Amino acid sequence: MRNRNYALADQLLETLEEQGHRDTEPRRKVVAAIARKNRHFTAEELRGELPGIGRATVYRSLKLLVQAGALCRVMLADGALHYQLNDSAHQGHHHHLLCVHCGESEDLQGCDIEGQLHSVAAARQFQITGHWLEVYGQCYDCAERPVVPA
Amino acid sequence: MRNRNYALADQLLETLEEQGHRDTEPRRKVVAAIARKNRHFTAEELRGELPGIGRATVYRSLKLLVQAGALCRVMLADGALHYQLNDSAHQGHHHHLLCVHCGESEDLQGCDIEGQLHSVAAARQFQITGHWLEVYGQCYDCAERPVVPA
DNA sequence: CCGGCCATTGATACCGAGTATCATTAACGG
DNA sequence: CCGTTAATGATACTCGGTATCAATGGCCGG
Repeated sequence: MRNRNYALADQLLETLEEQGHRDTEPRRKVVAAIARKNRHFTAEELRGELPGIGRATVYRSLKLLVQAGALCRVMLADGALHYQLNDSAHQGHHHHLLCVHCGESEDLQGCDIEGQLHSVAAARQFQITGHWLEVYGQCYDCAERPVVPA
Repeated sequence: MRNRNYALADQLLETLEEQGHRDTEPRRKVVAAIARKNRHFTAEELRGELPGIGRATVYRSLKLLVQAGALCRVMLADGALHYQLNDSAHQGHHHHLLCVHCGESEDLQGCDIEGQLHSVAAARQFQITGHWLEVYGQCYDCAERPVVPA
């Protein structure tokens, strides 16, 4: 696990370097903290794990990683904005099935929303250029193990 | 137009009263300002039009109206959160086609996203309870009248 | 019509998520 | 090793929103 995290952190740093960004100490620490995450997280949560690193630096790093496609921003059901590591397989446009119980998120790709939207929009002569979709619900585990009334 | 706005404002107030909320002077002013809007707007924009009314009051009123279903929150392509009056016809769950040029928004109802999502999610044993969707693009007018290179 | 209860107000302060500024530091290419 | 230039971090600011709390005023019952 630790190895995987190190590898992931290195991979993220590499991604940034490929975009022409420098390999700095603070950046390494931010990236390492992100690589340790196995769930989506908020900016402040991350910052809390990085005392001694400037607020701006944390936010700047998040921004760069989002731009690079390594992180994506997910909107939770309550409106809170979280960040989530992108599976290296799903770097492109995709959506999430977010479990409101455990916070797990599954990537959704086999869904032709684009196509459906286009046909609906065509009838109104509206040209779609993009969309934003989040799906909320319960994952298999949480549905099987419902909250037991104490 | 003025009549329609007055009527709309009264209707909004009535909606709030039905939910057990009082008919107060500040509330009337907030609601009147909202009724004057023909586009989505931000909380701060609204507040700017209501000098002398407390910040908290404006935000509280917005919240109540959203809860009552009279307003909905729309997320713009740039991530900015706006509020939009709900057509009395579309009070329920619906989505928007948002024109990134002129800011117009059209309601989308004839779209079976729910159904499609359910079938995709079923395969993964994920139980969908809700979703959030915004669609961005160009409305007919803006597509016809593209930005002319000066 | 009046009095009181209690919702509402608005000032203030706080929070989270960012961004702008800017002097200082440090990466890295030559 | 040195200079350019990106990056840092402190500070302050914005925007959207909530918590607190004393003061006000709507409204209902008598």
